[in-house]
Amino acid sequence: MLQKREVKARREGLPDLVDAEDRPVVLRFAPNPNGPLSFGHARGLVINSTYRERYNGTFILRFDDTDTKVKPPMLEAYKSIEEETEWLTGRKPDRVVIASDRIEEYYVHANQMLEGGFGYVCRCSAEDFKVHRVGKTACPCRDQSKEDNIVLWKSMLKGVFQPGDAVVRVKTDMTLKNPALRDWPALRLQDTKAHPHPRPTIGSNYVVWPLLDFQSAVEDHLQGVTHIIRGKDLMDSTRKQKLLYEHFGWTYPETTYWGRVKVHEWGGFSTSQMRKDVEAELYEGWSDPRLPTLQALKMRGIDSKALRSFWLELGITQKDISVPLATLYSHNTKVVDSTAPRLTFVRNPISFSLEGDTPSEVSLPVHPNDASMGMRTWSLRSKKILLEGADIELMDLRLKEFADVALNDTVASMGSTERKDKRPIVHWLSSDQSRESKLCYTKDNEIHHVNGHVETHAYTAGTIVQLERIGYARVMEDDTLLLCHEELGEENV
RNA sequence: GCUCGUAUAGUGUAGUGGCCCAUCAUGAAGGACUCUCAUUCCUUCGACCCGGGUUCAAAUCCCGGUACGAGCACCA
Repeated sequence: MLQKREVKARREGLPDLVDAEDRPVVLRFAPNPNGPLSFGHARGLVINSTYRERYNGTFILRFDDTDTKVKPPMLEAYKSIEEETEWLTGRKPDRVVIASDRIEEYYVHANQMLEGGFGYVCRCSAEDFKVHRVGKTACPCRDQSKEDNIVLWKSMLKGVFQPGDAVVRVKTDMTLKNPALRDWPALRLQDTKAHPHPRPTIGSNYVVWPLLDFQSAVEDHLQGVTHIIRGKDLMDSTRKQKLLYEHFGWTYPETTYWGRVKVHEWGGFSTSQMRKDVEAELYEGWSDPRLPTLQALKMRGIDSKALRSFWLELGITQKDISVPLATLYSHNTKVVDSTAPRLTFVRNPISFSLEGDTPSEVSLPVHPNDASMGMRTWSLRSKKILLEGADIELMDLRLKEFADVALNDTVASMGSTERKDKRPIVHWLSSDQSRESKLCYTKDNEIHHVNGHVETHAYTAGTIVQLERIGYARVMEDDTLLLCHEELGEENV
């Protein structure tokens, strides 16, 4: 009774993997390096690498770079994907596999398939074959002898055929209920003279290339992958691959799927489209804060821990979901707040002269809840202070951590340094201790900025600070600030 | 068209026949604390797609419907 109650308690984290206790667990994440990783890729990285940690297994990063024309790989992406993987998962993958390095291996298996009589070289056009697939009929090539298939295969390798003239198919069953599974294509020809592979060691070396379903299936077996967790758009892929595994007499990995995710603010996004836009210079590179790439999120000050807990919270349901960025931001706030030093930024600053009995300096805590982060000390020698344009309509203010003032024209008369009434508290700057700066933020897919003064500081690029009364921001390479959670209301701009 | 899959509060999510007039988070509203519109804490709001069936008992199993999504590429 008591035990059953425990079973039904809310499950924390991901569900256990099926059949994972008595054998080493091998997982993989296999992106196409046709661009840097984006928000959606993070799911595969987070889920798979989290299971690696739980089962002390092996995590493989595999580059599925077998298409040189439709979604051609991007040379720089190999390196950036490895970096992004390490950033997000906290360590290097246990193994890195590049499909384009393993073409010969795939040829060996293609050859076995033809020798074994469960594959054939099909010379039908795509359109002609479609008729057979829909009509559940065998195409003329299906019944060729093994010998004929081997001869044709060798011709394919020699470059006798043009792309589209020949393809290697896996023999399944043309009467299968699911049309997607009927004699599916395993390898095809690519014109790598016109579309060379971007990796110099590969270039135009091969004309015969495996398709995803074949390459991935063979490679999963060769790498000893035990569990595949991937999007449900690949469900039919699994079914195709299982048919191939049966031919080879292999055991297919345990497979789990997740549904499609959209972000309210972004809608859908594809790497190919982003690549076009970046190359057309619609964006300032792949880390442009408007893009949903991991680089951009990092640039926006989203911590990798926040991204991890975000994806773990969504879990691996097969539901198609749409989440607001606010959810990600709330995770990020939890991660970032306790270590973000407080900093003052005054937007549209208006200068006032302090009058009255002013001290020569004032000290403020770096973090209100963590005294160990120390104090920041501002000189008040010039007696010039800056207040935010939006605040000065209020005549009686309290300068945060300092003193009451009454505003009159360009003069701020000192009042009590003790807090005596409920007058509004505003952030402010001593002009001795500030410099001009810019606060950038994204809104409606545009980058906006507000001019202002920032408290002088020595934080290096990449530091996440909290601008008091504004929000979290990242110190940028050019010394401006970028708002992390993009929620500046109209009235503040 | 064929095939496959999913359906729990605004958004996500837990729940695999009794513990469920349903979990947790987020969101919204209110409040406490606070020399930040931050953080933290408290309160409140709000859901099992519809219709049948099986069963003593259904969010949970079965059937049908509906909605949404995916695959049927010589893309990944």
